[in-house]
Amino acid sequence: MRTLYQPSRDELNLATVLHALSDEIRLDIIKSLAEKGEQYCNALEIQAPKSTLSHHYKVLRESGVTHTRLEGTQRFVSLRYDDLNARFPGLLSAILKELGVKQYQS
Amino acid sequence: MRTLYQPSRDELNLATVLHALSDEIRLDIIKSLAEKGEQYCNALEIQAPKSTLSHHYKVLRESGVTHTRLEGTQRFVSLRYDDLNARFPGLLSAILKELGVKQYQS
DNA sequence: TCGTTAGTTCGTGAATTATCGAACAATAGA
DNA sequence: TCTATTGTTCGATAATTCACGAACTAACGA
Repeated sequence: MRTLYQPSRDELNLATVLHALSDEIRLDIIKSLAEKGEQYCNALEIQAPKSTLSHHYKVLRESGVTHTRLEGTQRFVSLRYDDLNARFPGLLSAILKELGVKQYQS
Repeated sequence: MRTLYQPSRDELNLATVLHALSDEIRLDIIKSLAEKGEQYCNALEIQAPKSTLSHHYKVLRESGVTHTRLEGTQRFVSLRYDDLNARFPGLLSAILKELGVKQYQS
């Protein structure tokens, strides 16, 4: 894929974001990203086939929960913490707290 | 139905709750409940066939987002504000804010 | 007891989502 | 240029979810 669709801050939709976050695997990804900061996909060590992971990364990216940056053969993924916090104040913090994330790593 | 399944506070699961909240119709219901307080189903005036609404009420109830109380032929539905706030502090407030709810009505 | 009201359940079809192997594309390095 | 690495896309299947008419259940009031 050449261009990655990523919605702007204004385009973030609550139902879409909540849906993206309503899956255990995707919550695992979010937790890792919050704890480790920006990572390339493989570094997250989520236990699942890569095509399955790719699907979940896509759902997260297209909902606007994560940002993906291309660098070489890798895709660096990060939480759109500021955008989410601006658009839905308190939402992400509440979720990270439940996931047991002590300190958000930018 | 004789007994309504409603999870206890401890049983609330983040992914399940987020999924229940990731639908526009159900967000409408939540908004109405937050603004008007406990209501019987019909009073919410959500535009959809009753069997469809019944489905959405069930999803909300079984996820633990709402509580249902039987009284005569009516089912009074309310937001489990305290339980949600205890289990996932800040989550519901963030969502109600995005829905444009000024003042939560208990 | 007979309507009426309120809401569930059933059954079915449509739509969406999830899973994952296999083939593919792009880049980096030897 | 060959190869290894990273991750996407395709395609097929399974599972879940949604939608909604029709039939049903329970309680209330006349």
